Order: sequence, then structure tokens, then C-alpha cells
Amino acid sequence: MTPISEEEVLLLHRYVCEGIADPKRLMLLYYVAERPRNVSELTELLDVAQPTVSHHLRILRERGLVDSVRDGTSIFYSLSDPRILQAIEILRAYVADLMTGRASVVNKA
Amino acid sequence: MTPISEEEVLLLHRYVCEGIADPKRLMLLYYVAERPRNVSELTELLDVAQPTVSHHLRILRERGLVDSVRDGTSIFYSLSDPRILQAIEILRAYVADLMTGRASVVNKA
DNA sequence: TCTATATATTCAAATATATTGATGCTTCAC
DNA sequence: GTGAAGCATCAATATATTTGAATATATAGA
Repeated sequence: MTPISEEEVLLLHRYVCEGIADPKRLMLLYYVAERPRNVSELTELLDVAQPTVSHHLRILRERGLVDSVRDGTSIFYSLSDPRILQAIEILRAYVADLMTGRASVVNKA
Repeated sequence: MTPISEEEVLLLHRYVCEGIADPKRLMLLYYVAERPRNVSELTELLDVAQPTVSHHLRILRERGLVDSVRDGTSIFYSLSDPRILQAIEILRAYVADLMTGRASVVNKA
């Protein structure tokens, strides 16, 4: 493990961690990872007001986590890099283990 | 990629994403991943007030991201599960590519 | 027990974030 | 050009987070 600098941590935080730090945005990442989806579709899926979805999509877009492509009046969002969800999936597995007691608790018994 | 449920996303957020959503906490995770470290040491390394470090450590501890062991008057913190940093390292590599223009921008040219 | 050291907690202030109704902008069909 | 659809931005509010000074708690040694 290469030591990390404070500047690198700040970039990591600004470009990724901040982006995935909201449940709605996590859901958005999973949804657009399946296939490109437009805002209307994502608004229905998330069950929040449309401006809320646009707000979260903007945060993801500004950080480069998702790409957007206009098609007529719709704008389709997609995941920009598979590593983003790859990392999240590792954390997801970790949490799943946590919930079934296989991580951190049992390992210390 | 197995579809994720809203409940699973909430757990993922509460137990991990929220925990790594602050630069100071990211630094803490890297520091305690190297070796167990006590609060005094971490306070010097982070260059913030001791209560601030305790606060961040509590957030990490409550989520199970770090373990703590008392030794005399000191309390040593360590990383609870290697997968946490494994995932972060993937994101770190992604950000490094972003910064050198190898990710997301170039791939779309 | 008294004192010093190490860590945690409380509390308040400052800052940041999430949410949504109202509104503006863009695109397309007619 | 007009109207409608889709999305973004604005403005206002509510909520959450970060921070550190002051204080409390816990351990060890004398």
C-alpha cells in the first residue's frame, strides 16, 4: 500500500467519496450502471421530485462519475467508469458480511 | 451485478459511505491501516484538535470500520477489515487516472 | 488518595447539504 | 412560431456536519 498524501486524499474525497456519500446517489449509480437512463425514468425510480434528481445528477456529473448524452428532449445518464461500481461492490460485500456477523465481529472472537 | 435494494443501499450508506465521506477520516483509515495507532499519534498526524480526532474516530468505530484496543491510558485504533481500504484503493487509482486524463475524458474522445 | 496523562463527551457556532416549488431553457412536432 | 415535453437552475427552508473550547472520565504511578 503506497502511502497517500493529504492532497491525494482531498482529490479522492472531492471527486468520489463526496459523490457517493448519499443514498439517492448510490441508487442513481446502480441504476445508470445497468443501462443509460434519462431523468424522467430516474425520477420515477427514486421517488423524489425531479429537481432533486437533477441536483444529484449534477453532483455526479461534475465529479465525472457519470456521463450524460442528450437524445432529443431527453438526457441519458450512464456510469463513466466501471471501477466506481467495482469498488462499491466490494464495500457492499463487506456490509453484507457485517450484517450476517461474518465480518469484524466474528473475526475477532 | 446483482440488483441492489433500497434497504441495502441505506445500509451501505450508513455503515461505509458516510464513514469515508470526510477527508480527515480517509486519512485516519490510511494511518491506522499501516499499523495500530493511538489518538495522540493520530492527532499529531492530522494536525487538528484532539476532540476532533476523537469525534472522527467515533464515527469510524460506530460503523465498525476501525477497532480500538486500550493499552494503559492509550487507545490504539486499527483497520477492522482490509476490504475497506481495498475498495478505496480502487477509487484512488480511478482518481489518479482522472487527474492524468486517462479516465472518462480520453476514453470518450 | 493525589496527580498526571490519555481519551471521550458536551455544547455552541459555523458551514455545508438536501429538498422541493416555481421558473427558465432547450428541443421537437406541428 | 407555438405549444408541449424534458431537464436545469433558482430561491427558500430544513437538516446535518465539522470544529474546538471546556469539561468529564479513565488509567497508571507515586
